[in-house]
Amino acid sequence: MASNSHQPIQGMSDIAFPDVALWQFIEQRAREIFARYRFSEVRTPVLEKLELFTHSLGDTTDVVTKEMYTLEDRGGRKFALRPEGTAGAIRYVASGGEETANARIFYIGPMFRCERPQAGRKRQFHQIGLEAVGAPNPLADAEVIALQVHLLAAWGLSGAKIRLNTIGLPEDRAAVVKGLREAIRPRLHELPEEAQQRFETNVLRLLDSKDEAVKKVIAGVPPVISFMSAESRAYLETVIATLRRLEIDVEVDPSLVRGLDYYVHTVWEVVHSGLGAQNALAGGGRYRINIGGREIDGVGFAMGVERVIASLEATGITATQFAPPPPVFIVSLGEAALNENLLLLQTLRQRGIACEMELAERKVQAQMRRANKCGAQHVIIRGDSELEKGIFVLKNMADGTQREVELPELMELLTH
RNA sequence: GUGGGUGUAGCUCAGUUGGUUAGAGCGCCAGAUUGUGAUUCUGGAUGUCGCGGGUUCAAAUCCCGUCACUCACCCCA
Repeated sequence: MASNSHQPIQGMSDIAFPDVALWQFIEQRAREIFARYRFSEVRTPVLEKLELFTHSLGDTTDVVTKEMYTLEDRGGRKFALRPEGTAGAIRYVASGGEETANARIFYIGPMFRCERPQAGRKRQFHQIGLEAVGAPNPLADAEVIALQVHLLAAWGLSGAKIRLNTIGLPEDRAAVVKGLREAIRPRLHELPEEAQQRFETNVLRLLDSKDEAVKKVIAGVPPVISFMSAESRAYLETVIATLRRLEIDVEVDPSLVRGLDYYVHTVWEVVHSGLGAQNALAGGGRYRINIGGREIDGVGFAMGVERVIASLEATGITATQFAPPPPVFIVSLGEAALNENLLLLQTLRQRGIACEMELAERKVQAQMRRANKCGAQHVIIRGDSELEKGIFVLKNMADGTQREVELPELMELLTH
């Protein structure tokens, strides 16, 4: 591989044929489902003020402190390439673009995080996300999860699982942290040094640790909900009961935590076994974001398109299955026919038929090879002799048969 | 940011303890077939061996650096 100058920068990639067909399918299905659930699209800028993210995601979170691409303009104003979509979408809602009481919006687009790339992680990655704005209501959480399950099915993805938990109300946080510390403290010496530090700085993070020693200790710790208020517990119960009524299968996982500060109550993620270490293809949750002194509540999710694709591919679905339909190819022989065929080409395209032709005078053999390569099902052969007779030779590439037809019949055959 | 693996033709990859003209398959181009693809046969072209430096009579091969890809940690979609 001659690797250098004409490659995109690290962790970013060109998405082109044939892969792009799968991307288009995924986006198109998402738009269909979102429309059915009455969400409308918002396209916010990729660049936002830096404070938008530091304030909403939390200025001590990893995403904000070490993963954002930031820049300054000539006036010294600080901006960041969006690392996620919720902050921008909610900024839009707060700007008055939507009624904040019940805005329902979705977005599709690139996000940027300057991390070391690995399986399922790019520096420019793509998310399909959705936000249902409105006061906390467990039925809204369930509705959004139901939509997400519907979308997974519309993509034809099998084997995805939903893990769900609550992180409770902000008022519960102190009690949860205290409760966890008390439960873990007797076995603190069993934890590796790094985990012991985290015990002080962010106990919640210990819950989803991959370290075996930590897992062992965590297994003996009461679930986080046991430290929460009755209100938080009831909220989770209603979400679970509603999902059950909707026949949506979720696994309640007390160890699930989220890394962004804006989450309140319900959090969940969609995992798939075909993914490797980064096994979540989507993350979701209820949040409360303060923008310009205004508190906005909502529930939403973001799905990583690259990870959705990896999951689909793990189940045997490939991009070639979504390739565009086969074109018609026009073969010319002689200058006069070439010029006439150019008109035919344009006519066919205006009638809605995808077709292409060789624009230079080349041997029939070479043109046929090209026709075969582009996947043409039908080839129209028109040389100077057909031109004189006013006919077209229509060849079926699958069985090799061909027949002479006049224009009306040609159109008839190709439009069906 | 930390650690492991990998960079040889358009693609997938061989290349033996350093040894002279660096290979294969697929693809590509051409001919067999002077107006017919795919199949078959025959022939052909293509490499700064990722990049830079070093050791050596001699480096794709050994050493150092660097860049990229990849996997994992961290964290997340």
